[in-house]
Formats: sequence, structure tokens, C-alpha cells
Amino acid sequence: IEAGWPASVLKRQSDWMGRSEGAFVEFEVMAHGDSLFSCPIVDGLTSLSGHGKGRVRVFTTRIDTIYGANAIVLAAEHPVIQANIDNFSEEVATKIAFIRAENAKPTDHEAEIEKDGIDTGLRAVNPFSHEEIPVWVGNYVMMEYGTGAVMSVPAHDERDFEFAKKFGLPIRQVISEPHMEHAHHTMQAMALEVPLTVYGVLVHSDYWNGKKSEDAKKEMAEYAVKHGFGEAATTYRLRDWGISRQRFWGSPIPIIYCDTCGVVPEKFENLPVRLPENAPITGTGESPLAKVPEFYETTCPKCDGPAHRETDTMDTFVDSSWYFFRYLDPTNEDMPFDIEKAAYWAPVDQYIGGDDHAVMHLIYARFWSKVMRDMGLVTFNEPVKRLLTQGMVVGETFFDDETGKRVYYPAADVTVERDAKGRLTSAVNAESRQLKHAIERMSKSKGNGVDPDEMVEIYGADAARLFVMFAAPIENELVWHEAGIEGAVRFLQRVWRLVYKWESVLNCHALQSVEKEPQNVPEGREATEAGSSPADAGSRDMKGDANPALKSGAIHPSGGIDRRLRQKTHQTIKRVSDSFESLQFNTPVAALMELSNAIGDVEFDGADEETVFAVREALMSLVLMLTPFSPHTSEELYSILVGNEDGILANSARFPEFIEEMAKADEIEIPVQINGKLRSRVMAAPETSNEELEKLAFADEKVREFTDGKEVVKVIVVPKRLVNIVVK
RNA sequence: GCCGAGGUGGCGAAAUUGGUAUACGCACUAGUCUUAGGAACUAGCGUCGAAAGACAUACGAGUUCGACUCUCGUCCUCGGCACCA
Repeated sequence: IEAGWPASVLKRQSDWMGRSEGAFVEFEVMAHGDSLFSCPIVDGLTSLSGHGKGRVRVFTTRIDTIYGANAIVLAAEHPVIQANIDNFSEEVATKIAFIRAENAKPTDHEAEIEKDGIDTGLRAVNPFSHEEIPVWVGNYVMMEYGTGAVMSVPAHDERDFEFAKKFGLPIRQVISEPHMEHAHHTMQAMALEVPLTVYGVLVHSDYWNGKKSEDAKKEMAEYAVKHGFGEAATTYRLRDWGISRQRFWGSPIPIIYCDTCGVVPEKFENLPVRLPENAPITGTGESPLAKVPEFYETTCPKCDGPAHRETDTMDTFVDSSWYFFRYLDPTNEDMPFDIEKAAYWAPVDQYIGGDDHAVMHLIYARFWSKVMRDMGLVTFNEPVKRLLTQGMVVGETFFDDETGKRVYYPAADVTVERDAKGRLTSAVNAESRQLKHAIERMSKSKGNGVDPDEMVEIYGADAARLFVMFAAPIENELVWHEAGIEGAVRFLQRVWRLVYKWESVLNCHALQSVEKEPQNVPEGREATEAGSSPADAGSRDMKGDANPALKSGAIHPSGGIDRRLRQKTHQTIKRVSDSFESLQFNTPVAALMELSNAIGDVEFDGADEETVFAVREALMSLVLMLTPFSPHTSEELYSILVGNEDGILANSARFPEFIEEMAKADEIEIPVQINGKLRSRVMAAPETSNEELEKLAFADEKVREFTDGKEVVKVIVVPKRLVNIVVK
């Protein structure tokens, strides 16, 4: 899917999954002196060694640094810590309890948490060096990731470095940068200013000295396997997805609990399980369905004995993970969807959604498809071929956070002052209280939302839509300011007036007979004859006209207004078509505005037939190309242009087609630079040869001013683009 | 802190992918028409300058005949992640 998905989204998904490759290594752990120690055996976290001693498993991505380990550090929640809490000194136990309490608090992402921890008094043995090192508890080790235990190598890890500095633990360098290799061989433990976290060459590592990190990682993991204290491993940061919710709405989970049979899935023929019509919303956190006996009381599908249903419902992310498949076959009573229908329609060609769904929803959807693939329901790996993440429309918010909690005030109730650059300098609420401000995604509670109904009421649906498309590239975040929307209204009104202005001379009713003819045009562009201009019905029905110059494809020889307008029309068709192809929607609106400006420049009084034809083509093209942006206006204007009320679809109108010959300019402007600086411009036909262009440039008066008496070193001619003369 | 995106007029933004910087629109200024205009139309609108011209795409270097675009460095803004071993 790399071809169709933004790299940034895939990167974020990859980070979210957080694959990391390393190794598990087991350290023998024992009591120190005559204190007590018990080692609970927890699968994956601890084990028994051959000597009957307990071992703690750590996860590391840098097994090559193991000779630099000065301690192993466990999470406060680690089972070994919990099992020995009564064996520890009071000081240690208190510290552990404190860290646990701190860990349980919701994390404040603003402040960096200071490293904290304590030596438990336990000891561990480095399985490579057989060195005895202390066992610490550290607040920076999380029980949720890896094994909840790490080896601390301060010389080569930022966090361990900080921890060691704080508690005065030894810092021993065991990796040297490749180019420093020889210098370090003789070096004693060196005082590092910062941890060296890059790969290098092993030093102070006995047998492994001189090996490259990459090789050592592999070989040391193999060594651990051979000696039974570890192995290479891959871990993920991906968190579990708990799909049950205590809500009334949501898909029921088709599971039944039977006292005799245990957890039993509902029978296939009883699916889907339907929600009751009503359920009390309790507000207590318990599922509302648990209050509806008619719903949960049932019989066991296995033994027919009394049983009860699961009363939690599924997270809405479950539904959004595969709704696009259900939409293909929404009335299917027997299956989620018909397999063949899905095979025909899916995967989704183009998906459009907010940037905020880059991880959760889109990861779940991809995951779900893979599950369905494994079940044989779909035949592909990925649900979506192309993804467009559109930026959100956001708004200014005003709030007061004196009390520690943000109290929002709707923009309508806030008096703001802005400086010359439009930056906000002051915001005051009705009680003259200074407010803070921010730009945030729209929400009711923040009072920064825009009511679409209100926008439609004031400006109309077409103008509102057009403006949103025009204001910024689709993937940009758009800060909502109403100021620009008037421009969209004006533009649509201008187009409207243009159509009505030309209506009388465009001879619309004459077209009607032709338009009414059956056109039997099936879908697909191939149906359109090459060379004809469906840009407007006009080109077709004027074929029989006395004036052959109006035949489509015929280029009027004059450089008159009609010729220029037709050029503009076809250039615009190209620009708009290309933009749609690359999912750009702001620049085509600009192109359409330019076209309407060009039509506006055409003199109405005394317009000849050629001009009327050009205007008809331009207006028809304009109106049709506007359809995606302002469908209602386009429908209305199309009716005027075509002279009937059947509408765009019934008239088999289609997107105007670009004719290259029409778009080609008779003459183009060629800038002339002297030493890279623009000095003049010359006009030339597009097919003018390089030699001719050079001649034209040198013939230019302005150019001679700059070249006379100077030595011409070089002349660069870019065909159809420019001439650059280098002089000395 | 790490990762990512970005920085162009008063504002939203264009720039055919290395070839006329600022298209289109908003705002603003002047004028025309009008009983009126918050309508429409005309003209102007990067900075300095009377003009010729000079200088301008965050800042500083570089590559090139030519750089908003490519390379290196610095600063700043926004977004994501957050002690991930």
C-alpha cells in the first residue's frame, strides 16, 4: 500500500506497533548476605536456573553492551519485587510503594519525570561476565513493556546514564566508536560526558573484544541460547485492544455464559443478537443491558439450560473496521457480506478521512481485513488502496484555566483585539476577564464549532462547499475564518450573471431539439468520439451550421477574442482535470475563477458568431466543471445553457474534454535573462527553434543595452521557456 | 527529549517539479454608477525609489548560466510519541 498511502501515516502506524529486535537475557537473582529471598515463577518474566536458583528475564536491544551492565533494574510492579516486599528493609519497601503510587497516577505529559529508584539489596549475576551486580527498582522501568526488567548500561543508554549519574553507580564503557577502536583498547574506564548510544566495536568485553556491535548482537544471542540463559527476541509496543464497552448502543457480543458449559458462542442461526428497544442509562458505569432481563436471560446453545448473555457491547471501532464491506451488501441476512460481492468491489479504491484516524481506526481496519482474509471472507491483504488524509477544520477557542481546568467561552461571547498582522492581542469575556486562546479541533464543548446549517442559511450550501475546497490544500489544517467565504458567494453570483447575460444570444432553445435526441452514451470515456468536444453540446449541434469554422476542432485563424477564450477554456479543462487526478481541489477553483474572468472580459454588444460560440463553450465547460464544487448552482445554470429542465445527468452531460490543439497558444512570452536576471521578454510562436529564439533575444533593444560592448560567454535556451545570456 | 511536517505579501495560498516569484481569492486604497450601498464595475496593491532600477520566498553558507525548489548549518512554528530498554 506504500504507493497509495501517505508515508507519514505508515510511519506513525509503524511507530505505534513499535517493533524492536533484541534479546531476552536471564540473570540469576539471589539474596545478599543473610536476608530472605523468594522467586515466584512467572512465565516469561522469571524462571528457575539449573542451580535451583531464581532467574529474572530482561529484554535488551543491546546485548552487545552487557559487559557494561552495572545493575538490573525492575519495575516496582514486577512480581519478584512484589513477592519480596516483606523481605526488604522498610526504606526500600516505602520507596517501592511510593513509586507504585506515582506510576498509578495519570501521566503528565508536560513535565519530564525525574529518575527515582532504590537498591533492593538483592543481587544478580551477569551471565556473560559472572559479575555480581545489584538489583534496583526504578521508576523508569515499565511493567507493560518487555519483561518489566532491564539491565542498566549507563555508558550506552540515555536513561541508564541519567539513573547512574543520579545514584552514583559506576559507568563503564564497553563500546568504542569504530575509528577510536585502538585508542580505547588500552583505555581504562573513562568518564563519559554523554552516553554513547551508537553501534561500534566492543571493548572490555573479554572474548568479544574487537567485534562489531552488529555481529556481537547476533553471536551473543546464540551464545545465550547455547548456555540456556536467553535468546534473540522481537517485542512490540502495540497495546491490547479491549473491545467491550458498557454502553447501550453498539453491536452486542454474541457470547453466552452458562453455569454448566461455561463461555459459549451464540448459535449461528440465532445471529444477529438484537439489542432491546430500550435500556436504562444508569450513569453508574455498569452496562445498561445488564438491567434488561429480557435481553440477557436466555438458554445455553449447548445444553439448553438457563444462561445469560454478555451485556457489554462492542467498541464502535469494531464496526468502523469493516463497515465498507457491509455497505456492499447491506441487506444480507445470513452473512456479514457476500464473499463474491466483496471480491468484486473491494478493496476500497480511495479512502478519505481525517488525519486523526492515522493510527487507531486505520490500523484496526487493516488488522480486521487481514483477519477476514484468514477466514476466507476477503481475497486481499489491505482494505484500502489509496488514502487521502484531509486536514481538519479547526477554530479559535477562548478559555480561562485559573482553576486548573479549562473553562471555555464561545467566540460570540468574547471581545477580541488584534494587531495589524491579525494576531490576537487580547481576548476578554463578558465579565471583562482576560482569556487565553488556542486553535483547537472543533467541538461543542469548546464553543468553536461552525454550524453547517447556519452557513447554508447565510451563504448557501454551494458557496460554503466551494470556499472550503478553495481556501487551502485538502491536507492542510484550515483555521476557520468566515472572512473569505464572501468571495465564494461573489464568484458564484458572477457566474450566474454571466450565464443570464449571454442567455439570449446563446440560442439555447435551438439546442433543445438536438439535446433531446437519444444519445445512447454508456458510461466510460471511450464512448466519446475522439476529437469532438463534449465540452459543450454546442459543438455537436452546430455541426450542421452554415459556418464551418464553428465545427469542433476547427481553429479560427484570427488571434481574436474568441480564439483566446477557446484557448483559455481548454487550458482550464486540462488544469482542472489534472488537479482532480492528483486530488487537488484548491487550484482548480482558482482556474475556474480565471476562466470566468476571461468570459467576463468578452464584449457582449456586437459579439459575432465565433465569439458567441466560444462563450457558449466556455460557459458550458465552466458550469460542468463547477459541478463537484457547487452542484446546485451548476444544475440551475446548466438548465439555462441547455434549454431544458432535465438536468445534468438526464442530458448525459459529462466532464468537458480537453483538446490539445485548442489549448495551444499561438504565441508565447519568452523571458530573456542576462546573467540570470530578467531583463526583457520576447514573443514567439511555441515551436520556434532555439536558434531563432536566440536571434530574437539578441534583436531585443533592452537586451542589446545589456550586451553591447560585452563578451557573450554562453547562451542557454530552454525551449518554450527562456533565454539566458551570460556576459562578461 | 525523540520522530515527522513546515516557514513565500496584511491574510488563505500559487509557482508547469531547477527556468518570468507572489496566480486565484480575502482585506485594503482610489475612482465610476447609484436616493443609498455592506451591491456591481474600473484601477491600484511585496519593500525602497520621482524614475531607471535595486532588494525580496525564516537566517547563513554552498552547488548552478539560473535556487521558493537541490546540499550543509542555524533559528522558529505546528503535529505525533512520550522514560518502549
